[in-house]
Amino acid sequence: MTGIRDVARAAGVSISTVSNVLNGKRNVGDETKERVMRICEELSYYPNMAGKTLKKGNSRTILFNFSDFDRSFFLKIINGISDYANEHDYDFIISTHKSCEKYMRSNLTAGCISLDSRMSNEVLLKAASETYPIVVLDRVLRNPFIKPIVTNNYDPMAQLMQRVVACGCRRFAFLGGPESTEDNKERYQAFLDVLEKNRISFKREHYYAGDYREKSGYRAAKIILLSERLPEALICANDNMAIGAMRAFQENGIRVPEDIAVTGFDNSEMSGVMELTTVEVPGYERGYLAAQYLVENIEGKRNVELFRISAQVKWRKTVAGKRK
Amino acid sequence: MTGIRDVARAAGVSISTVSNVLNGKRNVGDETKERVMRICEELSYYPNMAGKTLKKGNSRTILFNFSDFDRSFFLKIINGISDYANEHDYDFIISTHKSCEKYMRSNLTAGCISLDSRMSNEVLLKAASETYPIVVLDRVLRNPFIKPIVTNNYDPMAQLMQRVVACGCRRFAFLGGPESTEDNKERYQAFLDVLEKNRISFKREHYYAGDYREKSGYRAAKIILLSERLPEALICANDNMAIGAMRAFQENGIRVPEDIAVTGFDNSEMSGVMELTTVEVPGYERGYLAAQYLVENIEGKRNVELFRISAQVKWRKTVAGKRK
DNA sequence: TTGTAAGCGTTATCAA
DNA sequence: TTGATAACGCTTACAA
Repeated sequence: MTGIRDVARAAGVSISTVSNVLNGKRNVGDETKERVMRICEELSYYPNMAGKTLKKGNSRTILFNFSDFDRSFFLKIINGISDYANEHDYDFIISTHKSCEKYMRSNLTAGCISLDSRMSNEVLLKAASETYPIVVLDRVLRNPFIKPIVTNNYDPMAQLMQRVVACGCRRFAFLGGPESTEDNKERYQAFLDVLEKNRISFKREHYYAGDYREKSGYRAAKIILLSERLPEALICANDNMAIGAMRAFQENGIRVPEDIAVTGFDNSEMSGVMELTTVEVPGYERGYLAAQYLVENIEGKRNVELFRISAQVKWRKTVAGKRK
Repeated sequence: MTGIRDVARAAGVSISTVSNVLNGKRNVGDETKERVMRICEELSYYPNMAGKTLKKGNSRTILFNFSDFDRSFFLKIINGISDYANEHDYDFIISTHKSCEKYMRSNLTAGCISLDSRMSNEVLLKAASETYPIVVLDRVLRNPFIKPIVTNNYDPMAQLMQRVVACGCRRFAFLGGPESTEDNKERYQAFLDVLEKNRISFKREHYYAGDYREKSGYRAAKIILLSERLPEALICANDNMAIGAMRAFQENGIRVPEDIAVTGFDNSEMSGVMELTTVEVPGYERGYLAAQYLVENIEGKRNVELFRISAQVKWRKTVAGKRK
């Protein structure tokens, strides 16, 4: 690998001059500058990041951490972060779980955005510091150097539920996600609260546990199909599960929404195709915003207040207008 | 940031001893080892990658490069790479376009897998070397240090076409992707060849140009709908466009497959839901395989022969069994 | 078993 | 306008 000394030698100057040219310092003669540039090109020299980072003690690189490969909104988030980073002259790398800590704890990256349920609070708390801000998505974690950005799950879920109730549904089932996650809890709580407000009773036996994957929705629906009497509405904590459930219903000749109403959460690509009533959590914007806050924190504009992103109900066709 | 010297000082040993402990060298006393470990824990010391990489001149890190955020099979590929890397004790990072070259040209990464149409051949050729192997996906690039892995588009598309012909279709339209891409060319060629073999004529005016996005399929279908006589089958170069087209047909009361057969390519998540006949390109496996070849090349087992992944026809419901 | 010291590729300070 | 040199955090001969 050709290094700065090779360039210096070929150009007949010292390495500090080469460094100065490359970093746009103005204390170098035009003629020299040009020669050095030409040599760099000729030798196809590329500065070594490790050396640079080591010396400077920091870098303009954002790290994004995730590890769920089943949910396509991650690509949208990545897209948002990537755009913001590009616009603001930051580099951007992504790490899946395992390697992540290494990149947080060296100064190869200047800050991290994490949306990874497999990442422990402990690791995040340890990594965050005065010189290493972190933005966490969909997780509430209070620390002077960590900014949480969470989706407001409660309000849109309550709106959605209220309207399903207004459509005449009285017998509900709920299909939940991983019980430990904040977003699942909020969505379920909104569900319960709206029922209570409308004096509709709900027995815990009509809560079905899933894991946000389509299969778990499919399985839950199969179980629901065994009931003597189908619920009038199945409220799901995310789209994947709702779609799995719809597939099971379809296979068994149960019509949606005529026989049962179904709702999801996420506004995934597929939810559009399936005309599933759901809640839209803006992906690209979320990524962009996270990057923006991270960079501001990196650059000293400290702001770690909890930020709530609002989500919108997407009313589509899996809930019938007016029921008998 | 606490460094190796801090640990050394606290433990009352030299930095080389700390280094030896951390790297599992056996030339260090049990008592010392234990003390050092404890101190590392206490100070929550984490080795600095920049220093390490700089000194060692290499790293066990795989780089993946992509920049298309619309196609969800990327997550599957990432999943495959991630798993292989984990299993073989490699770190794994992802870079979108811009930053990529920096990571290729420092020794922060030991090799790269690229699936990015925006990445130029030139950059790849420059980065590849004896000590930096590259695996390119869906691009044919011959170089002693670059292994191309391409999908065999031709054979499965020919199979699919043959069967559509066998179903009785005679009037075809083709909806193509970006004309410059190899995969689009191959898919189209297979289409043409099967028609010719079956002595079915095809006029270029029934080729519609798209860009692999759903919208372009929707638009093309709108144009097709203006024809006096609908084609019997619309063969699309990928699923996204096929789905866009189906949506347009649906909106206009055209039934699939009764009024027109439609096929795609990719076996995207949505194609399953829409029961679209398509070709499955295995995503996870492709990523896993790419990582495997990359690591083997990194570890000196040079192999840069072109590798063809075979894809499978997924026969579903958007082509009717036997036509009038 | 442990410590000393050189050096990886940069940048920054200071002197020329 | 340029160059010599120390330092960044680490690994690795080699010496003790």
